[in-house]
Amino acid sequence: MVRTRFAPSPTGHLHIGSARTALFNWLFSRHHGGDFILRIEDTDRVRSTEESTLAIFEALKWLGLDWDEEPFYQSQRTDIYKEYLENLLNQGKVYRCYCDPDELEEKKKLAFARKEKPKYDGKCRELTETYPDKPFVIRFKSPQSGKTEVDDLIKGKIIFENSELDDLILYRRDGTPTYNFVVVVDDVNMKITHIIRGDDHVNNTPRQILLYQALNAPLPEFAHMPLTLGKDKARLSKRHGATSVMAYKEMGYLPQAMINFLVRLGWSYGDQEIFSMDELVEKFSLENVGISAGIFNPDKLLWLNSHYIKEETDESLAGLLIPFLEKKGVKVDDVKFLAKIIKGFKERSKTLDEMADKTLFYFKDEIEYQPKAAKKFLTLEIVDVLTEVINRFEKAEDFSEEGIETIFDKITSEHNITLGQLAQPHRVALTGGTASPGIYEVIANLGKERVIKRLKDAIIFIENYG
RNA sequence: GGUCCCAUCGUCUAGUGGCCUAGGACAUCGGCCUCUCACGCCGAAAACACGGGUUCGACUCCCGUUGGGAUCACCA
Repeated sequence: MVRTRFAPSPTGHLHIGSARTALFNWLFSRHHGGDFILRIEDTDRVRSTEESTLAIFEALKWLGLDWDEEPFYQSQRTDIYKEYLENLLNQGKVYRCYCDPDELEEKKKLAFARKEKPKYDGKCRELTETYPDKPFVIRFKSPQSGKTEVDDLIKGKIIFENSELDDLILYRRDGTPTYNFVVVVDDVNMKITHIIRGDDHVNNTPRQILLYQALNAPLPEFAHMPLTLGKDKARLSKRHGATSVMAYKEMGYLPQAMINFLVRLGWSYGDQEIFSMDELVEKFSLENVGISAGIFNPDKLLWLNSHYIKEETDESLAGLLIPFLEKKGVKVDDVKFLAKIIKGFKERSKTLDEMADKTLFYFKDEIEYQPKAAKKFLTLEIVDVLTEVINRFEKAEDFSEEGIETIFDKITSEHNITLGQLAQPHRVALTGGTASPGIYEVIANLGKERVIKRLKDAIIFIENYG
């Protein structure tokens, strides 16, 4: 039974890179019909917040990554860690270290200055006496010779010299356990079979393997995925723009687009670009994960988003669009109408936010003309035509797109003008600008009453300013 | 600096020794379509970091150089 886990520390929003790690774990588990466990690594009590925990849940749900069992919280598992520590204590595999942290810090700096690797010197390693009144940390008695091999599912075999590793601290002087210890204990205790995580953990892996061995626990499989970098090839961070998954939701991205983008960053399946979630579960494998780091490419995400917007139904898009419209001051009370007008914007919008902006003219009482557009198309010469259109519209019984087209056809031939010459002034009068969905569609959706009012408003505008 | 990892178009990538005159996608640039803007379609430009080997034959294997990244906490 495959069991993977996603173990974020709740110190902020869900980062794009973390989401990708979660996705790969989730896909691997689901592909193998296994479990996907969520573990909140909140041992850093000052930086961890419940708000962040909730934000992480929300982001995972938005992405469609569901987890099995209740989430685990490391802060509630101190007894378990103690138990495992006892085990090590009894075996004599750990020891108390009374070294002064400031002194250690000094030594480290010195080592760096001498261009040597800063390593704990093992001063307390063979200490036999104990000092009950002195503060201490608990260190792992790491083997000083030999090699530790990591058989990485993505990177292949990586060999470390044990002499490179120092005696890492398992418990701090305040009596709380450290990361490398709790991770191993939890992964053992939760029977995690595959540890899929970021590249930045490879150097932790030999120490963790040594801990597994000390605990006499079976070793899981390791798979280290390449990191996501920013445009300047540095680790993706805020300076590269939004890094929070939910920020993308707020900018009008669809979760399918995010998933599809994230998975293709490092994973491929021949030349295929578009994958549904079901397809991913079916096709995902670690063998097809690349080994080199990838750069976050916002343009590709945007393209994927426009693709999924086109795939979405008008009705569901309408539902998704409402919050974006409300943010812009539009109260939507007719969702049917919204779904109807959306048709014209699906192929014109790359995000929901952009779509909301474009639909705005439908909801306005007064149209504000873009100065350039008004100057070019709302001119004195067009007033006669506009007036005639109003007359025809008033008498029109068929106000469907076809009916409107018939009227426009008549006018263009009678006045010997092109459709462009007729449509553009209408577009400006009706929408305020020169770009919109098809003019018949806009007129039909707006309805006779609003169209006539806007055309009349335009004539008044021309007479005053034209 | 030590250790570890990585290296195909600007970017994501296909490529697992001959199928490569290196394929696809995004972005870019042209054209077509057209009531505008888009969409769509067609086309162009664009890469195997470098140097040695191994081999009848290297993008593919090995070594080195260069470049990039990660990590070296009583953070996770």
